Amino acid sequence: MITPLVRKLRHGAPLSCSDEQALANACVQIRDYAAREDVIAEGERPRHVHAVLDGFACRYKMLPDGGRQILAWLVPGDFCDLHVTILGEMDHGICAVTGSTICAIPPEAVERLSSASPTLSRALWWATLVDEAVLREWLVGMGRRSADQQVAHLFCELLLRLRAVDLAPGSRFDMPLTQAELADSVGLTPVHVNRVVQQLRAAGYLEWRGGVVSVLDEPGLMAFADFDANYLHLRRAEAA
Amino acid sequence: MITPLVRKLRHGAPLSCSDEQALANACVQIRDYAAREDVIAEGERPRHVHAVLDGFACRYKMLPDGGRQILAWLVPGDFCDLHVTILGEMDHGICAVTGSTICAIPPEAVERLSSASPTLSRALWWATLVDEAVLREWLVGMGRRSADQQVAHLFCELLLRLRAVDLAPGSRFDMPLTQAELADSVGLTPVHVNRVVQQLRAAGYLEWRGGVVSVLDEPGLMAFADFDANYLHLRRAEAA
DNA sequence: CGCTTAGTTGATGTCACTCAACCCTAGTGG
DNA sequence: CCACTAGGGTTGAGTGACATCAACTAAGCG
Repeated sequence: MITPLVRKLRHGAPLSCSDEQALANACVQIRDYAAREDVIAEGERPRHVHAVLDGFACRYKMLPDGGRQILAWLVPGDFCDLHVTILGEMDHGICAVTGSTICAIPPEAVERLSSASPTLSRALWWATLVDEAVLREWLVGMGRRSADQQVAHLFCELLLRLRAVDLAPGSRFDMPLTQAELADSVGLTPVHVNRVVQQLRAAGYLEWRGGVVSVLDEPGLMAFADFDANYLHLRRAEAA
Repeated sequence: MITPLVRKLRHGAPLSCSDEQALANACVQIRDYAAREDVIAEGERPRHVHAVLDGFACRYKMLPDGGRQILAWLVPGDFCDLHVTILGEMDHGICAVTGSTICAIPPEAVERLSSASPTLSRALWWATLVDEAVLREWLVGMGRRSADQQVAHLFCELLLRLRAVDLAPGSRFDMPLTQAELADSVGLTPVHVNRVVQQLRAAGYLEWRGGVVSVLDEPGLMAFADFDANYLHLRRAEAA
């Protein structure tokens, strides 16, 4: 059940069997969330650390005018709030975008895992540092890339991140997000996202039908988006 | 000399005298950088951890068309690359924007400090998590705020961050950045930044002359920018 | 069958970009 | 002392990318 978590963390450090076992034991509670249900609200001090096992969730902030900015997509294997205990209250919310199953880990357990295994500790910190790197790349996109490049870049990122947890066989992956949700993450309007997606389709880069994206021309899409996978820091860690 | 560092970290955790001493001892090397000199280049694996003691530096990424996106302003007290050892090579560069003095700490020393003092460890991680929170807030700005709000927001942020290290007495602070550099950080053109700044001046929110910013109407500026200081997580940690 | 949600399309508006000129100040060198 | 230069800031006119508003289609579902 927690396989995506393990699959992801293996990119960060070469986990031993006992590491993986310990991690599995720490997931005390696994729960399903409905689409659009909040996992953690802004301002909250969550009792548990959460990780996505299935479905898509997002970090987001609301604006006074009712607008929403999505700050990150959380796909299976991603942690929601690994280090809340250090910062105190959440400065943003986490929302299950689609129906999702999410597991909870007591913060003390995380603490115990980290101090017991240096590799596991390293893997966990690796995950949060990669989150930060992704945030930086998004900032580049919003600041300096055109709308079509930015959307293309996001598709590239999702492809690689999902592939990292074996969820994108043959460059196809489930895409449960609506265009409006996509828009909230790239800072565009749904209407404009729609036009951009049509361009990408017309250029032969990808198909997107019935909740499934097929990337037809991966090198082309990446070149167009100016995508450099380095920021995902995904080279698989070799065994210890 | 390393006082800004200590001042900043005190917001993250209640450092003891010995913590502060240990930190001071770890700063083996202090060096001045010229304006526009790179501290660390993208792709590099730095030998040391760096922290800004004086001047302004920035994280940045270059784009194929020669454009630049600034990802963060590093002011006195900020670390440049605390955890490079975990991620491997830098996925962005660090550049001294003004003449700056920057200290270097061997990664092993950071390791030693962290394992020796839980509070210091906590303070260091607090600093990197705040960096991430700032990044999120910038993303909100680029995605959903108007140009004038976004620039106003940045002034608010600089004010509070500099105040946190006692560098903004009476709501005035040194502003050594050019409008072009500001533009690279908010994703606008220099020309447009200029017009926006003039608006902020005309509205009576601030003055900016001769490299010094004076915030005249702090509550007004913050309201206009939709600024909520929470994301800086700056409540001063009480003594242990 | 009507209702809802997501996607699509067109017409129009506007914010920020581009290009270009000009100003001001500080620094430099004759 | 003054001409010259260079960097940063300021201003204006024209353009374009993306937003806004509004209508329409298609698919799912009671």
